[in-house]
Amino acid sequence: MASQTEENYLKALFNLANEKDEVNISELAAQLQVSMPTVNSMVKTLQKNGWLIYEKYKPVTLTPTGKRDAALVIRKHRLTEMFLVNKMGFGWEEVHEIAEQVEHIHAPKFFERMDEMMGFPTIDPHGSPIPDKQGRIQEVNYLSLSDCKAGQTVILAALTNSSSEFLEFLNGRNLGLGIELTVKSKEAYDQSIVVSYLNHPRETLSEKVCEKLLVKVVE
Amino acid sequence: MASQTEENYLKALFNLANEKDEVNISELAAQLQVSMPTVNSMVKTLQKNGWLIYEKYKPVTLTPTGKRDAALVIRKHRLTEMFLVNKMGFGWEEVHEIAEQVEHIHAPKFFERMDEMMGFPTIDPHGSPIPDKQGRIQEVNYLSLSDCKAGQTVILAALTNSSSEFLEFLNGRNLGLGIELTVKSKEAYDQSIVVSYLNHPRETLSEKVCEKLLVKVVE
DNA sequence: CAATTTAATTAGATTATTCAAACTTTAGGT
DNA sequence: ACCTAAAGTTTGAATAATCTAATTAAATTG
Repeated sequence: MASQTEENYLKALFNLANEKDEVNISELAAQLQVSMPTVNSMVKTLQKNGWLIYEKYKPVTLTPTGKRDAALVIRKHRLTEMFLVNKMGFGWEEVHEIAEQVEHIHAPKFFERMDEMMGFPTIDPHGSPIPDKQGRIQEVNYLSLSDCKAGQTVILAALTNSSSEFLEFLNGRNLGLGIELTVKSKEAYDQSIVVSYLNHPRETLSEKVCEKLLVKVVE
Repeated sequence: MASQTEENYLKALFNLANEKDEVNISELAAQLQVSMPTVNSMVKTLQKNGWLIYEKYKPVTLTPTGKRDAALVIRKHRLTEMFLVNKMGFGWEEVHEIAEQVEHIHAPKFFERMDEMMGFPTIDPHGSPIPDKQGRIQEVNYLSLSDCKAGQTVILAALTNSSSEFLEFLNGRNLGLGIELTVKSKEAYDQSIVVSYLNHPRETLSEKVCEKLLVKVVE
């Protein structure tokens, strides 16, 4: 069974492995805020336990077992975040810290019960998918708001970044998942977008913000 | 801030320190299932951090800070057990294991919220008192069922032991906290007691069981 | 009180996780 | 092809938590 540290490495690996499936030692070190030698030695341990493939001077790759176990940690994290928001009344900006700790609890019944109480949710409070009990993750392809054109109407479905500062920014403008936004105009100069929603007839969002907002186009 | 290991030592110390307030190294080792040398070295660390008083070859004593911090860990444990039973539908026999892990989470808001959701309970699912936010514990003096006399009517208020085997035993006889029991007779030979309650007109409880049942005499 | 049993301590190691410093490889340029 | 800069590795060490074996102090008991 994975230690807390190992679970954190698996999670980081999973989150860093996009397209190419490969992760550099330095990327991992940066993500986990530890030195490269630390990662180097831990990576050897993770390989010994069958979670990843590693060759000297090469980036590392998770094995199928590694991917599954990583997804199961992410499952615990996201179920916890959803539980904290839906069943315990926390704001979406304050759940990450708590979930970072709760995700390391080894008690399947605990998470099963959360899942059941919430009616088996498929996304967490930030719109990220919750892997299933087998560690399978159903990927959904959203569009970034920064790729939308004037006139389009979209629904805010997920965020690519959920730092509490960003969440506070959204809270301050009453922006939450599920909200319908209409793109009023897009500024060619700085790529900022003016949207209208609820009782906000004109809100300007910078490119930096728009990039992080994932939306679904309304038919 | 206490590590998980340190929190476990504090908790064990608190639970072992009755009457005399003193705890032997060997008792601690037995309780925590580690060797005496391990306890010996950890005790030095705990002293260095101000949680206890230690002198070579003497039993150890918690400092006021140690007592408070121990009580705060026990608070997290008991609030969690109560939450699991009352808000998540677990049986009282299955919550200890989970609470042993959840108690180490460092997130005051998480436990405050549990507390609030349950209406600030003062006892856990086994009748043990929940220390307050300052680590103060209000002790209640119950009577053991083994000290009751024939004819007395009492209410089952708490348990001195909550091993899952014992809890299963009680479940099997529909015995739970709050149940009113009438002592029908007491066998002088083996100290066993015959009680009646709910739809159980005659249930014989051994001395071993009676000792662990704490009751309140009905006026 | 001396002998023995029990409790506690010290010494020396081990495993997990981490680091800084020094060294080596790989990857880009020129 | 050669040279540097970046990335990665090795070495050696530190800390936390644990152990076994050996030793010593304290308690018990005839």
